[in-house]
Amino acid sequence: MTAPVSSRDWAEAARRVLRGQGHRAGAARAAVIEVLSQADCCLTAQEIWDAIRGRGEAVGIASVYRTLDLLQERGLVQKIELGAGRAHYEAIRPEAHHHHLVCDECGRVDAFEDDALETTLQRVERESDYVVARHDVLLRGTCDDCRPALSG
Amino acid sequence: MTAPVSSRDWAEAARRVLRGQGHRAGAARAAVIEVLSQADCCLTAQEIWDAIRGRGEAVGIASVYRTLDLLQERGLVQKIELGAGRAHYEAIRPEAHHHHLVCDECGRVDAFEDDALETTLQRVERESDYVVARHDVLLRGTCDDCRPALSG
DNA sequence: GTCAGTGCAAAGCTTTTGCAGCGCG
DNA sequence: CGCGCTGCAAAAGCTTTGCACTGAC
Repeated sequence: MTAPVSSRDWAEAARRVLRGQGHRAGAARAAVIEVLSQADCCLTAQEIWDAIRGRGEAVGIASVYRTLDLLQERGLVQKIELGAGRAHYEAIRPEAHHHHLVCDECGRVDAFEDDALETTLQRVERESDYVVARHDVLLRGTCDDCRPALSG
Repeated sequence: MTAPVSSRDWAEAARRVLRGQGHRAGAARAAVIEVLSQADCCLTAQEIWDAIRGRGEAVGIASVYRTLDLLQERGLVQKIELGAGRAHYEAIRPEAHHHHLVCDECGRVDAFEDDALETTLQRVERESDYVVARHDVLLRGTCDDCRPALSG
């Protein structure tokens, strides 16, 4: 539940980038940035919207999507498709690059990071015919909470 | 465009598995299996539907989705979310395990395989708290067709 | 004062579901 | 000849878009 040290930094960087490109800071946009900066892991648009309303503010879901699009275009936010029919979004913090584990049973999502994996991916990307801008690794299976329920 | 040698094998295996579980072989189901078995890489439900109609048959899109669900539950087909708002599906052939490169510019999808990457992933999966059933690696960027257009 | 940002509601898409009829085994 | 499979059409989400109004700068 505790946000990483860089939470504030990301929010400020995001605001700086947008302002630097002539964008104004409306209430909806500010709220989305705030929620994303404090999130541990990826959130759906719906979850972001709920979090904003939980803070006592009322914004339109459309503005949440518009802000997410804007942040994604600027490379500040990553859109992740976990396969449940709705996209997840999370702040991009290069110093906290990670990937995701998804539980097929309960939908739980956990993050993991692995330096050797990154190194291997970098080589694969270099050897490909693409100029690779980013990558996602998704591991799907059963989390430790759901495993006992299945076997017993 | 040429289907791999194992094309026929996969289709037959799929039919055998379904029949073995008491499923019947209707026209729609047979057509989906046929198209998937001949596909080089992942296809959307829409593309599968178009391919079937291109073969002169007329099936309902709902049956395409129902067949894909069924095959996925049986571990015969993998559903892949490439982030374009619609899912892609492809036959699972263990001997041809691979991952995907997606071009942000034109949407082109290419496959790649890398043994070292698989080895690394297996270790990461083992070290995780999940029982990992499968994994997806998605590299996003610009393909070699689109790169020249961007720089020049 | 301007015009980007916002909220609401309607539209758009993919995917799912209900249901009556067909046809495989 | 029963019940699973199918097609059609409607429904269900998630996401996007149109439009008039608000408010940031």
